Amino acid sequence: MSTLDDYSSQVLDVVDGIPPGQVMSYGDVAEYLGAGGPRQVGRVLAVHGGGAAWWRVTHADGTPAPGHERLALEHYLAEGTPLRAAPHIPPSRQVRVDMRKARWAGNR
DNA sequence: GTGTTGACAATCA
DNA sequence: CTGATTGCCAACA
Repeated sequence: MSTLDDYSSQVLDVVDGIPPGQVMSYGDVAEYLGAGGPRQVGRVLAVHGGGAAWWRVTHADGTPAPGHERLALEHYLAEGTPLRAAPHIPPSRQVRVDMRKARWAGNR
């Protein structure tokens, strides 16, 4: 059993608090917690993200995490996340979330 | 204790 | 829009 660190617990808690159709950037989560940095948030999701909605956490540009772009796209389409990506999947690239609408500021 | 790496971000060319 | 550079913070060798 993995003992969650306090910081990891907080990050996972915030990620779990993001409603469907909305997303937060790594830096936003870090700034929301007021601790660590975007890289630490990414590391936490890389280790403990297996039980959290990691696809709701993206880069500041709206680009999803590496290695899961396709899976993230599936979740975005399923949750109705405002996307600004190519209508075709084949390359499965250039997948970006419309942060202008999908950006979540915690309590809104 | 030092140096490198990383699921990042902002700025410049 | 893409690519390169710098800054930030923590983990890792």
